[in-house]
Amino acid sequence: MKKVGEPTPKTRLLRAAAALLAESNGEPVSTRQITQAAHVTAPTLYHHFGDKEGLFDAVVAEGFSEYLDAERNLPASGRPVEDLRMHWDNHVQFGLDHPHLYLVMFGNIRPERRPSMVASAEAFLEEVLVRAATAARLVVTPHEAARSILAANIGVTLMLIAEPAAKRNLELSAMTREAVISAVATDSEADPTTDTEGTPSVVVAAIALNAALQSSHPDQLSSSELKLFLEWLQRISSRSGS
Amino acid sequence: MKKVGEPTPKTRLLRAAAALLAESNGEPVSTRQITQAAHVTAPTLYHHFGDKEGLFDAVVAEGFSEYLDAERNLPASGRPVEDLRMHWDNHVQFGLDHPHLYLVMFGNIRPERRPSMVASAEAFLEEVLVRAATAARLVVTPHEAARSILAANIGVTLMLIAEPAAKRNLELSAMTREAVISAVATDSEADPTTDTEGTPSVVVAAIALNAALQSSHPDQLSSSELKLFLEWLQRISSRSGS
DNA sequence: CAATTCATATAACACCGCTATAGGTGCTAC
DNA sequence: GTAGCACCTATAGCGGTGTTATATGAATTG
Repeated sequence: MKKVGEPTPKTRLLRAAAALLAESNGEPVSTRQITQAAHVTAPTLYHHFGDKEGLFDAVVAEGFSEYLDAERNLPASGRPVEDLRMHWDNHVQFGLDHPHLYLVMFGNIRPERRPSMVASAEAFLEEVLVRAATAARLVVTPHEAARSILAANIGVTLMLIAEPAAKRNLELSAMTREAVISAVATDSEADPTTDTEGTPSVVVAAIALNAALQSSHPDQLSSSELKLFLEWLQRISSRSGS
Repeated sequence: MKKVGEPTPKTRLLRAAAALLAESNGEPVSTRQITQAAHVTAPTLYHHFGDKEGLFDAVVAEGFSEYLDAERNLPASGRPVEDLRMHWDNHVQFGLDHPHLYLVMFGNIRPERRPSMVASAEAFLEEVLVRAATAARLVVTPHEAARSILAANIGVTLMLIAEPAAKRNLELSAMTREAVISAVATDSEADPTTDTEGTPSVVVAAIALNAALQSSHPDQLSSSELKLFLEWLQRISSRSGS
């Protein structure tokens, strides 16, 4: 009756569910939509997955293992702190690539039925941090550090997902990343005043001076001089704009 | 037929919805439960709120305004950075006090239909940060700082909600809070650089920028511009002559 | 007192997740 | 070959959900 070249109904269900979840903009996806898209009737869904939640758990598990595989295959550079940055960015990117999947994974957490993958992500992050710890770069226990970083990472990703793609400002991610990492690990590799990729201290100092000048205008410069001075200051402060 | 001492059906619906949402452990609450608990039939719900989502929006808005009121009524100590800490902790506490409400507010965010209260929270945080900025404690723009802090704050709160109340470790909150705040504002307690009236440390900021420029020359200014810029900076730094 | 507007109720629709039951399929055993 | 036997799928339907067309009552207004 049916062509046998097609994949098994189980995988068809999985793919249909994943596709519909990705397309349908956050609105719930019905089992009838899924079964219809998979050319299958309801009982086969419940035979294979027992539950609607079971199906979505499977979808999420698949997407999550894809994410974890990508994480594990990232090249482990010699510098653990640099690895930390890389994994942070990878996490954010995964969230932006699969927003609805991500929301199911990390957004809809219910207290008692906590998704196991969050724990997995935490464990993996902890691995990376253990490496940082053995390199004597860590300032707190890897467990605490992992939780703190992951919490901030999730928060940033959720916030980025929540706003329209056009207005997304990845600066938020980089900034928070540097904040959390620097509080947890000493990035003693480079001199802080030279170029770390985050926010060089020139920019920091310029912004501070800019803010200071808002409430107190120095009398050492004429108004025309001050105008030009502020303009240059602004230029220095907004290095990120490029 | 009914006692009239009771509040109007509209508020009864609101209270019933809020109560059921707080009790029912994350599972969805049906309109029938709500209307039955409010001793009301379905059409009155839709007459007053138009939608189930409209009802929950109202519930959320009420809870949120309660939260915002609490925030605004927090005493504004003289030290803006300390205020920042206080508001962070208050945010976390609100999430732990009303976990399901909080999840509806910040967890289930859908990209297109972003809850307005998130924006409100951001705006309020920005207010606090503007105060910190005028006190020259800020190192980035208040807007960016507010987004970064709020993102981390939400992430931490979600993570704390997601785990059993017994195992909750508020250290995670404090640690991440300090990380994000210290990355965004300088917490100089003694504050020897500001005058009593609040004129911030123009001189110190200028000196800092001057020092930073010694090791890293920005490419936003031409060499001739930079020469003049440094000269002016020098002049500002040596205010003593006035 | 009549008319209009607001607020609530009756009854029903279309859809949802889910399942009791039954019917096919392919396999091994005789 | 065919009987038995797991396995997988389909038919049809149950109870529950969000929602609404329609109607009724209460209150306000002319």
